[in-house]
Amino acid sequence: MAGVSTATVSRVLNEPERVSAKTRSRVEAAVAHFDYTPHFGGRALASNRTNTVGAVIPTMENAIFARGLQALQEALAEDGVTLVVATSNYDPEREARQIRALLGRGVDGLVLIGEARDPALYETLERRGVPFVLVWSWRPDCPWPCVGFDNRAAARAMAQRVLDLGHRRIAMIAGVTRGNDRAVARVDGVRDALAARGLRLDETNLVETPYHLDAGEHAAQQLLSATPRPTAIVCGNDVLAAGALLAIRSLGLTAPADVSVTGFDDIDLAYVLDPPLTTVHVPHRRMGAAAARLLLRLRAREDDATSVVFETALVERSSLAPLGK
Amino acid sequence: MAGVSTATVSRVLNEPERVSAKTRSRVEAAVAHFDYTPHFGGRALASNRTNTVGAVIPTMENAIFARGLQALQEALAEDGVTLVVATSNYDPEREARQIRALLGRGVDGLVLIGEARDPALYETLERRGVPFVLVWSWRPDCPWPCVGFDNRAAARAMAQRVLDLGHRRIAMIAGVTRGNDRAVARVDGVRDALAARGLRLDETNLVETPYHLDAGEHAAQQLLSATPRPTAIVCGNDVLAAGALLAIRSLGLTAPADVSVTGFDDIDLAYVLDPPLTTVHVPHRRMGAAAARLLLRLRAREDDATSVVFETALVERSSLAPLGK
DNA sequence: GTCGCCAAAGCAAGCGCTTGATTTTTGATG
DNA sequence: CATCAAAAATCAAGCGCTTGCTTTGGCGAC
Repeated sequence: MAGVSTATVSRVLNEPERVSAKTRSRVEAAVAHFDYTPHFGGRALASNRTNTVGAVIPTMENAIFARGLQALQEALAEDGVTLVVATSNYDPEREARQIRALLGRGVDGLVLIGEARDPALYETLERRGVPFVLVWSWRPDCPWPCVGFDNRAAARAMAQRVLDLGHRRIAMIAGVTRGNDRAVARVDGVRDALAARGLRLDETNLVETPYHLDAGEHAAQQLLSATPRPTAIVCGNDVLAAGALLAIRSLGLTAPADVSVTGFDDIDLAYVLDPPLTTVHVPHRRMGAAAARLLLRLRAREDDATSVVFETALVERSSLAPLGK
Repeated sequence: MAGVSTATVSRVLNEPERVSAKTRSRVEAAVAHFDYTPHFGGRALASNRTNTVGAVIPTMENAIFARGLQALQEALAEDGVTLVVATSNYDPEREARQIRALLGRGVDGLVLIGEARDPALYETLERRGVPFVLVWSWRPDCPWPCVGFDNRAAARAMAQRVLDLGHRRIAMIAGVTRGNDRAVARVDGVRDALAARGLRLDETNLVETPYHLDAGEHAAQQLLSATPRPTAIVCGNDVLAAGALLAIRSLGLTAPADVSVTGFDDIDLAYVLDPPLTTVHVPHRRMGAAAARLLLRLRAREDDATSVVFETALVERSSLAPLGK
């Protein structure tokens, strides 16, 4: 319609600077006039790129992933890259299937949560040359590009603080550790701190449970039925902590007077609870954005593409109080 | 590698029943052996289908959309359809851009939130023959296929209940109404109920604000600074209500003794707040799943594809109390 | 006025798959 | 054992775009 070849149209769309201003504007006018949109399949086939990256997260129902994804998506969109999201529901097998499904859709980049997964999957990824970045986890010497924070150190610091306030009967509600290195690291961190004082976590004061409100509530009920009762409950995330608060309330107890509670993540929820949660602040949005930048670099085969680690901060609100106060 | 033509391989992958068992298993073995994955672009080009549907939601950070999407995605996945999500951040222009971007990606179906949008967009959709469904909204005689509930009636019922409990000085914190028919409907519903008692909402007792915690807090502070103070604050959603509770607490007041508060949506948050929120329960997950089913029907050009409306329920917890109690 | 050069446009060969038309194979039947 | 219809497999023509190479044409230098 613009009186030029398809090759020229293609160039107007992809490398406008290679086309003279006159032709370009003619083509652009025609594009606008006919509301032309390039066929996605045709593009993908000819160029062997989809400008799509995939992400597999455990669930969208956890605010931390929702926020992270939002930021990830916004940062990718700036480079014209679309994000496709799949969920694993914390199931490693399902995660593997979702990853393969995304590869089948021709994503040219992948964002994955955490590091724990079948080595065969990593091999597949490398073999296909699909760049990927791991988010939310970070540890010294992680062999893959990752954007995260040291879950273990953060949990250790939290437990340390609980100990410093005089607590000795400390219990923990952890997330399910299978296939979840963050949950594992958080337990390990708490163990580190306790061990330094000669304390330990065993089946009487550690329960592992899905990251749900009611699961947290049940777990807390169980822990609080022990005699003597723990004086502090350290939780694997804020949602579990909210559940614990519910349990405390329903048992006629008060936090933090009777039992202190701590969370992890610092989502909005932590702030509106009563008492507001003492928790570990994690910069979810910034991590999402950083993951996007790293992945784009990797995709462009830039050589300064290296892992980034974020700092976390202990934010003290009132759900944690000194023992006996 | 299996000694057959590509046509046969294609059939094994797409219509296995048309291939003899012997050949089929030979092909499947080769596929497994070489870890073959069909090229997405090639498929999309030749078949002119992508098995992808798009959704444009305001934000993933609101739990209602997160839950709805999760259900939507799971239901689509059962039919081998992938979901691509984009966000508009409650901005109509941005929503339009995102819709066009998704069309450009060749989605063969679209899920949109609410009904309020430029007619030109609906035209584009119809012209391209891309099936779509509107979620979260429903009203009698909506011309498009939708899966939702009657926001106005639900809000009316809530306000009715507040009135029945004796409240007369009622204020409302609404979401931003521009381009958001749900927010509009909720305000209208409250207005309906008030009008029946000769009351009205004006600039002194209605504030419109983004759906954020701190926005809700500020709005409540403003409303509570009026003399005489409202005795009940009806909120456009649970997050705003949580903010209102925060404001009440920070002013040294108590809910519901001094001020009653109501929410809308019934997300987990409503239940963990203190006092727990009286709110409108909306079946977000079921809506998401229903939207998926409707869209799949539309896509298959089945004729029984019709809108579905859900019932909401007023769930009474303790943030709303009779006046003077 | 001619030549040569370079930027701009066009040519044409695929990219990997699907699918209607066509050929080959199979197996039941007389 | 020949015949023939049905079933199974193949053939081959695209789907709409990108891109390396070629052609065209405009312009300055001689």
